Amino acid sequence: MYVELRHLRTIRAIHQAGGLARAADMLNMTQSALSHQVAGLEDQVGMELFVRRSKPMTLSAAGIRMLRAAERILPEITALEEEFRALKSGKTGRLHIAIECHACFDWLFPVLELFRHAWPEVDVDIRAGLAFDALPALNREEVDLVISSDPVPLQGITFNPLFDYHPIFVASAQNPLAEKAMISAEDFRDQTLLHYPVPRDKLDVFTELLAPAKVEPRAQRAVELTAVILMLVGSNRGVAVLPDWVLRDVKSNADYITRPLGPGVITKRLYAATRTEDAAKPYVAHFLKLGRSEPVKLQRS
Amino acid sequence: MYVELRHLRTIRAIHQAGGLARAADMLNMTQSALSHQVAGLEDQVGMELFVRRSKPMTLSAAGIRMLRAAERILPEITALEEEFRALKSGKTGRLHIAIECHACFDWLFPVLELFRHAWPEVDVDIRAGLAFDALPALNREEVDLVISSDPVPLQGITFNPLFDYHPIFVASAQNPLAEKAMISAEDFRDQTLLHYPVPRDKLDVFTELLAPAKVEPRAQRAVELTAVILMLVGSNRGVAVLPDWVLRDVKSNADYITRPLGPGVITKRLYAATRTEDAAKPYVAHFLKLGRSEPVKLQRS
DNA sequence: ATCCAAATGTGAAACAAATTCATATTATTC
DNA sequence: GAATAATATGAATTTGTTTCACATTTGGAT
Repeated sequence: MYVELRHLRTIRAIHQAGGLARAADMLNMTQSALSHQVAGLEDQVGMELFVRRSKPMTLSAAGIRMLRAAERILPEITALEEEFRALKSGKTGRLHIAIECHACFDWLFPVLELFRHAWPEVDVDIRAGLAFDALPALNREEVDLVISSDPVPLQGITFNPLFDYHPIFVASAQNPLAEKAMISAEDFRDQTLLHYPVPRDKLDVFTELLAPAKVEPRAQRAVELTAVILMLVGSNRGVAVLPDWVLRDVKSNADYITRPLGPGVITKRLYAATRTEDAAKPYVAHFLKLGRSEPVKLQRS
Repeated sequence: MYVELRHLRTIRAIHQAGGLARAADMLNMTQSALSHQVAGLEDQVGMELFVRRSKPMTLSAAGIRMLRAAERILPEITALEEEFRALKSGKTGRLHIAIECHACFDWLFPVLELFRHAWPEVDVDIRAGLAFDALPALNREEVDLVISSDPVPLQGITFNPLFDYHPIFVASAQNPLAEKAMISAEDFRDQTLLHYPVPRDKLDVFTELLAPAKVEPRAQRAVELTAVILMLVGSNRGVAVLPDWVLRDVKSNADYITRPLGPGVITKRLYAATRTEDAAKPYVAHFLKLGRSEPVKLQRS
């Protein structure tokens, strides 16, 4: 047996129209076509769906059962079509975000909070799991946006700049380095460096400072959460380098000192990588706009 | 946009099979056919449902939405098909019963109670509304079985005999007619006759006794419920003629007397009229069997 | 009854759509 | 960078729908 939606629409139309001829009008086809179709369906089902002893024809017991099914199923199809109309018009969509940068939670949450209210129909999610190779996932459309600080020229991927930040040194006020106005690579030799549990080439301290100077810190420790890193720094169990926006609270705290890295000023830029086609979508564009303006406000406050 | 079930099945199959080629196998068609179909669907929907940058192809965000819809809708179709398989095998069906005879509630309820347990999948109902022309409704398939005591030869309708009964006279023990061993038409001349609110030709007293004898009772009163008729009879506000099975409780009650009608013994037969094709259906056959045996047990008890 | 009008059914032809075949193109893997 | 696996494409074919023209059936009116 092979029921098709066409059949359900027919059953419903004949019931509503109260007859085959009117139903044919309703469905924009000839009465004959409908007659053939009904005959075909009844043949498939192996039983009569309509009573022909009366004219106009009416549903039989079996036909009424199929009508019930049609009345359950057809609205779902309508809903599906509605959903796709919305998808196409750009009012709805998906924005699954992967972050390569741990500290980004800090500004991403407030941004998403704003976004969520503006685009309630867009399915938002943060995927922390695939922090490593997020860009391929972007290509496979497993994810729609990747927050990253090192753009790679890649076919079909656009790196939309968000904002600049400075990696800042943070240590306990008890730490001898508190004496220095600026921290250089050499200063790390006898420090314990706290950092996020990601490969070195994703950590600003290494890529921007230690690797070029070929300096190794005395010890390292990988810590998952920003709050825990700050706690450990506070009790002088290590030092860290974090983006400036993370340290806004700490700057006014006497337990901590923050210092620029040197000799040169290190400036990094954060990007939101998207598929090139997606960047034009209204909700993606809006997210990018929020991602450019909101974190800057946070940095200042 | 015109989504068809075929499309939903395809989306689901490609997802399950993890690729177009395997899905084609699963659906018993060539890989090429599926490729064309997907292309057609994407054209209809106006957006890409799959990611081709990776091989095997996988669902895009929009494709995942359609998959969700498919997973809602396709089971409903399966359920519909399952329901019709059951309908065809005769395990399920509809048995809407019309009764021309008011007093039939008395034995019909116990019978339906038994039936309901034996055929839980059959949709049972009693339609009291169209007591008048129930036979045309049978033909129009508005109803599937009519309980009637006068068979009419009718195209496509079979009258299946159920059981015989005798219309019995019932009156108050206070009524003068209590003296008589048998009641004849003449005895009604100075009585108030209580009967159901239906046309005369559906009432045994008239068709079998009073009409042939051209006798009119002194007064008549139409009463809906059997229990009310018996109450009125008990308080000697009238007399009635009811089928024997209704009077089984009253026979042992000193307030009432029951008497045969005369001069000849009046025997009537109850029938269950069905569409000829339906009589062979297993559940209808079972109902008829119950309708032949159970009321007889009731009459005896 | 008998006829009329309305409603539905039927068969052949026209039309539209889906499927296949053969082959090209495009990813992925080693 | 072959070799392989997966998908795409175009023309031909097959399958399924729709139309047209007319037959049949039913319900109601005379």
